[in-house]
Amino acid sequence: MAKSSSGTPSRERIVAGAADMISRRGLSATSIREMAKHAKAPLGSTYHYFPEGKQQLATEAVRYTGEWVARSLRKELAAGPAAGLRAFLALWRGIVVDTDFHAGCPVLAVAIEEPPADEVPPALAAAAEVFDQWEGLLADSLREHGAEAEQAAQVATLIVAAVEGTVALCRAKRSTDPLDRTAAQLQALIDATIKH
Amino acid sequence: MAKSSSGTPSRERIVAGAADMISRRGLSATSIREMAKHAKAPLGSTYHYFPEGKQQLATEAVRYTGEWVARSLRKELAAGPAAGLRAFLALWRGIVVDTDFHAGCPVLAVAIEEPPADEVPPALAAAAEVFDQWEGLLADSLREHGAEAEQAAQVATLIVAAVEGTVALCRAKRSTDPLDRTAAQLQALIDATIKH
DNA sequence: CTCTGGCTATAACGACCGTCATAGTCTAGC
DNA sequence: GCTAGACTATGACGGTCGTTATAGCCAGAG
Repeated sequence: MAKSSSGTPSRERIVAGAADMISRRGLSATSIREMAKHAKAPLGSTYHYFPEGKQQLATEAVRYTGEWVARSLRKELAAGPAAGLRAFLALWRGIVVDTDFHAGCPVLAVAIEEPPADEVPPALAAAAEVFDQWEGLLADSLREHGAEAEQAAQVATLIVAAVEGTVALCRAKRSTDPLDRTAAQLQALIDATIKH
Repeated sequence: MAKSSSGTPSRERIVAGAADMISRRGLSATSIREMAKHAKAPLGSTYHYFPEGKQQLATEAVRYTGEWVARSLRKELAAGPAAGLRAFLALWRGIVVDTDFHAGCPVLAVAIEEPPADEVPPALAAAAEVFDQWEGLLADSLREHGAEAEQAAQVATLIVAAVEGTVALCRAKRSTDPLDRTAAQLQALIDATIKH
């Protein structure tokens, strides 16, 4: 994965590793001990770098993934919404295939963990922000290419939701066929949206 | 939830309760002890009814949910694909809203849990079958209403994936707005698919 | 050299996990 | 009444969990 510019290398290794493990097993099934071991860091270091514990680590992992995807999205959307969609799809396809259908999206994994009663954990709030960010990038690009505002927002939400769902379908079926089918339909939808 | 016709009432209560808990917290974050307590059944009973342990219980919970949704889908699809989509969306909206954004789809929750190396746990296989079943019902209905076969399959996959993803988005944002946006686009897509 | 502060090593805390074993209770059929 | 078999009650097993505490290392500043 791409390297950010701030923070101790060891600290960032932990965050990136946490994102990877959460994308495979989900948040509550991933222990801090395993995250530390996966990043070849001592357990004590995780509580040194992330004094608020697991929640803080999960929050940073979500934001890390969010920014990583947003960066790719921003770059490819310069060539238009269709190119952005292709990049978005290729990115997730790469993760699913490279891990032999073992990994998916850590943001989705965090989003579907039940929060404690009447409380919103920071990691869940971060997941919501990341989804908003991705939708915003797509919607802006659609509008810039002639789509009406509400149409753009609807299509952007559909793209993010559909891709997230499709990744899950691919993992269950151990096949990339769902990704192919979703890609074809979303591609056509974008064409129809910006042409009208 | 609807009642099936087979099995001890107590056994079914455990399965239905397990499905509910998995849809909130995910599989690995849900303990057998909690499932038993939630169904007001003794812990020993779970191992009496489900001698293969947690995996078997999870598998049955996935199939139970799959059949419950499929039943609703079959019934409403009799009035056409658009009606089926409306029912599918309303069903998930009900779950999300009734639980104050705490529950989602147990099938998705099971689908994104990492399987052990080179092995496919029965619960994951069941999730794949359930997704196939839902897609099949939708695709059949689309074809019956004039859609070409490949188009029908693509749209059916998109619907299932998009709705699953949208439910996750709603949970993260604690809002049903994503469901509204997705609904509008999918509705239009069905209209365009069966008209052409 | 000493000293400071970032980082690590190690052990422990109570709590919960999946699973199993055993003994007990209850009901249906004879 | 009695016995068989379905179900329950209880407790234990080794293991892992999140988190904290404490002591140690080791670079760089003075």
